[in-house]
Amino acid sequence: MILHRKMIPLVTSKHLRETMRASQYLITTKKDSPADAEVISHKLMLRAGMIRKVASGLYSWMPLGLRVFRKVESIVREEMDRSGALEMLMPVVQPADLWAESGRWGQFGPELLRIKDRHDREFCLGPTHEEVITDIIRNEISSYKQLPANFYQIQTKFRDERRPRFGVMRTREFCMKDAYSFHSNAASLQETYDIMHATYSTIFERAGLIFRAVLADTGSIGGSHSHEFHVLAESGEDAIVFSSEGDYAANIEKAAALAPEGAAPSPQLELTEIATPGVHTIADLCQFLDVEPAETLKSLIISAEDDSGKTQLYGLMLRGDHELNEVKAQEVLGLTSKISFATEKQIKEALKCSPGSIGPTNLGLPLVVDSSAAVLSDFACGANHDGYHFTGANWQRDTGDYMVADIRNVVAGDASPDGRGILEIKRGIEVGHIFQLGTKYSEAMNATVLDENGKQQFMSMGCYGIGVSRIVAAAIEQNNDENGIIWPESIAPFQVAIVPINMHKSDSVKQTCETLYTQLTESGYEVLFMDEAKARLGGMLADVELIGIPHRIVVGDRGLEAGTLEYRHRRDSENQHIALNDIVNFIKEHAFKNS
RNA sequence: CGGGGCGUAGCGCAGCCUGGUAGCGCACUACACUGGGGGUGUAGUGGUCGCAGGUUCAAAUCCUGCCGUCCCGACCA
Repeated sequence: MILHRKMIPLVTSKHLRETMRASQYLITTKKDSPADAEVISHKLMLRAGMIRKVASGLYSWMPLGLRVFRKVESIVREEMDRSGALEMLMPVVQPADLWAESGRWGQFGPELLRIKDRHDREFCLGPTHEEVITDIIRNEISSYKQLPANFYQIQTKFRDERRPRFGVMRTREFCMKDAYSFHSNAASLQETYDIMHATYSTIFERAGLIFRAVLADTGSIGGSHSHEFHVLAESGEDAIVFSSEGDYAANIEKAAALAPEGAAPSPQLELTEIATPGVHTIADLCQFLDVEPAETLKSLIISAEDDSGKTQLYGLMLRGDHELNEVKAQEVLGLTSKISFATEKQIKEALKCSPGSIGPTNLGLPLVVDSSAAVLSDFACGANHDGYHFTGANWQRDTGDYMVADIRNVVAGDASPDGRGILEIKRGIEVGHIFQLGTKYSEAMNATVLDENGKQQFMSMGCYGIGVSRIVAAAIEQNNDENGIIWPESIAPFQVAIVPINMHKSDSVKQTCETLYTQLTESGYEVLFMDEAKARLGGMLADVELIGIPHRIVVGDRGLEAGTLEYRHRRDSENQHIALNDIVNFIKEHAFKNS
């Protein structure tokens, strides 16, 4: 790009680009969506010309898309400011030393993009900013009197995702609002946490999203108490769980499965080994024995590093119809490192049999039994002997010592942990996450203040994230039809579109449009004027609908002869005829004004 | 990282099996007609067929390796 070296002598308004005229804008809509787009928001964002891919997980925001992005950003900024948080801006590139201090340089894994500068010093691209902010605050704040304090930024993050997907929904480079609060006591942290909870709710409401706050696992960020904010959508990557009667809502990672009441019935059958050639899965076994999955036992072998860094295998036992919850299992086993399924090779070496024939009898590994599986009796399971299974297996009589715990994912229909109704499962897109970190980072990085008694104490911390770019995609997932996007008014790139018919032939159409454009613009609306002289009606309407502009005014000679214009909301299927003199007031009554 | 698919014009695709001329639709340019829901016609622009080797007189096509990319599984705003 060449910068103009000469001063431009005089710029009159006539020469300024009128950026809301289609003829001066860049509208790059497409009929076909690129073959690699899978979810609706990705397809529509590409078709509407909002974003363009640069590489996997890296997107450019085109002028149209950026307008929406900025709207979301403004809502987030306004509400954060209103909450009392202070905006600042930290660097994307962060020194390795800080990450070494918190211990995360080693923990974070390949998601952290590590780079070296010309002096061979190590840095990373910031995936989050706990280290940087804690470093700043430990130097800047030294008294409890300066607390609580909450700082935020809206900034580009980089996470080298193993699998970027769904367009702007899961990218490697993305925009996040991240906030970090500091406190001298737990009550103060809880107070700010509650304020952030309320602030987030306001933000997502203002953005026109249907969302739910749910209990969440804290993951690699660490900390204790945590909520996620999910936009409800079929394409969501997370399963979220609701109580049918009460307020309980949680991510499935976190949702507790209540232990069944009572103990396992006494054994009735003898333990019998039977040949089960070709039976490897629960489905195979059920068909072979003609039993239900809930009468069988699913045996999983997982592999994890213990505290000394040694790889250890564990046997996890679930009812045949249940699925392992890895977060719970990791917690139950008291492991700090992530667990993974043992490979076929590991299993064969340790157990001398294949994954399809494992069972709890004489397994020789630490055993955790899910509480639903622990009340089974006379069940079918693998015999730890290739090609054989047991029937009539029973706990204690046929197994060694084991631990009983909740290690499964809840399923729809389970009793709600709050005792009110049953659980339902829906899909959600995580757009926000708030955590109470406690003193995890302040202890690691020695961030202290003096308290009332002049004693040093570690600050408590909270952190609060919102995926700004992800909100744009989530809004589309929730608001679209076969013709394209239907923007919530508060984040629409333009509120109103003016579509002329045969403007190049009709002075009255042209004049009416120009006047209307000026009036609406001066009234504070963002108006997209489809002013290209020879554009065809069909194409313009298709574009306006694809782009998702909420209010559309069509101006044609036919209407003008009767003194009317045609108005249609993006969600309507019929036109309304509005008198020419009333149209500005009509828009004022019906359209959202951005400023 | 494991499993699978795909790389041919800006986008969507055909051609590959059976080696020999690179093709279609959309978009784009020009002109004409048309003009109330992606119109019609004529004439055009645009591709080292992902990259590198190999086989062959000859490779988009066959072989090998690499790269990119997407989807499905384990992570996260």
